[in-house]
Amino acid sequence: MFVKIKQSFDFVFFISYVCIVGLEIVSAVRKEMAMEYNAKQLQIIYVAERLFAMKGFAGTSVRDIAQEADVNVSMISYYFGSKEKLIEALFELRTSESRLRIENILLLEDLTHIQKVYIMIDSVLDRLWGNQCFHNIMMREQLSSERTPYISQHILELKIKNGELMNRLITDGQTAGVFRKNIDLSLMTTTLYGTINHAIATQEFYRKINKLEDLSEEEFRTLIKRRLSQHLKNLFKLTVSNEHNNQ
Amino acid sequence: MFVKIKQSFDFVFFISYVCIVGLEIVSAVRKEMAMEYNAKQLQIIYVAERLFAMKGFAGTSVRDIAQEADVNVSMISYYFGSKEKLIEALFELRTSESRLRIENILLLEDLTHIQKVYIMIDSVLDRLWGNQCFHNIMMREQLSSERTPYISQHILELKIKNGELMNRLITDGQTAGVFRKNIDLSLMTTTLYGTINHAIATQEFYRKINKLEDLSEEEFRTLIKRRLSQHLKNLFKLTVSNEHNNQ
DNA sequence: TTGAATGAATTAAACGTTTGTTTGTTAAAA
DNA sequence: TTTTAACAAACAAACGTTTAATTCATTCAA
Repeated sequence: MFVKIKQSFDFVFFISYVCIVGLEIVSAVRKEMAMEYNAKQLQIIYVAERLFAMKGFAGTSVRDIAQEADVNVSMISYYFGSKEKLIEALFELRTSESRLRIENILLLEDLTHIQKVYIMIDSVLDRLWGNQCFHNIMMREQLSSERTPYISQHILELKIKNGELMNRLITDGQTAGVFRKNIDLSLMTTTLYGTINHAIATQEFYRKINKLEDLSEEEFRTLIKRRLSQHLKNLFKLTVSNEHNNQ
Repeated sequence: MFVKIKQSFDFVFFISYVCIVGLEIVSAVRKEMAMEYNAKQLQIIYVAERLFAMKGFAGTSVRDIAQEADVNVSMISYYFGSKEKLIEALFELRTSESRLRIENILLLEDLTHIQKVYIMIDSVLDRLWGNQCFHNIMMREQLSSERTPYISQHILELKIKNGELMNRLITDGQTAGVFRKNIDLSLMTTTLYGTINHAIATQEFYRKINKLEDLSEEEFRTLIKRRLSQHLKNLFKLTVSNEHNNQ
């Protein structure tokens, strides 16, 4: 069983790196891959994700997970081998989901360069905002220096992948003459991800300070997401656009 | 011993909230407070800070701390009462250090509004960059929802305090007519802290991607700090300044 | 349609460590 | 003498993991 899962993932990995594949293949692979986990396994993974995000990896015991997922403690070792392998499975699942979603933006036509950047911003925002638990875990793991080489590798992959897209979008605009030349791409990426991550981490504070407590959870989420989107687009437009001069 | 420390902190707290005090009083209080901890206690606190930043609170055992600090395990309970109280002592120490540093910026004269904002940016940058370990821990604790009400309280205080300063700086510029009216202050703060925090968390990646591996640790730190400062000042200038119109 | 056989799923209990903390004791300082 | 600092040892609880037994579902010959 385990061997099969690993093989399947290496297969996905291989495809995503060697060639560009159409979306139909992507979703097919994803579906096939997700099918490797039965309902109980996915239940364990999702519960673990929520608890890891809340209390950290070391702060969450396998008994906590088992209790919340309503399974016996030994099932975690039985299904995943170990607690460490469980979080690795979580990373495999989540990163493979978004591994290829990025490519599409570059293929879009009939859009200005700044519009493509806007779409990228919303894409990143949707992804982080829709997977808050997982990205909490990712942030934590980024802070833990070199604890888990396996997971660090996944994070590094994602960063490079996202960085490449950003790079393409900006340099395209630069060669077209509508974007400024001297842009620190890395720092723009840092601002994009840093702002969203920090907004997620401090959203309750934002809610309190802006007196939005009477909004429902859903209303608040859409409100802050819209404001964040506008804020980031504004930041990027002002920074990369060639219209205004900024030393 | 503990009671005395607590009293001292409540005293600091009281002063900082009720009235504005001169710098001489501040440093005097800080010195008195720091003196409450002997060399061995401080050694434990600093080692704990480094390890908590590296491996997280739950991921660090008291034996790890004791070994690195070269003291007996039982000394931690002896001096601080518990592991939980140890991290609380760390938060008391670090937050009280920077609790009153903020006020000074508002008192500065002969500076334009944007210059004051620049000084604030550098001030925040210096503080976060100079206490990376501590702010790693703070970021982690921000992610842990409601685990430690005592520490959450400290973080909340800092956020409010910093938010108030930012608020004052911007509204001063707005009434003077040099800053735009419709600024989402919270999101600007989010971008400021988010960018710096994310830059700290991913600095090794920045180093690798920008091919700066041959720089020494010190050279790299000053370089990225200077770039960050410039980047953030640029962001703020473009965003708050009234010169350019941005919908 | 039966019924033993096979293998996977599930369980309670136990495993050996590691955890944070306490104890009792000794050495030094006040 | 009394207090404080430091230590090794021991403590119970919690940890991740394994074991062994049991239930469940599926298969396949009778």
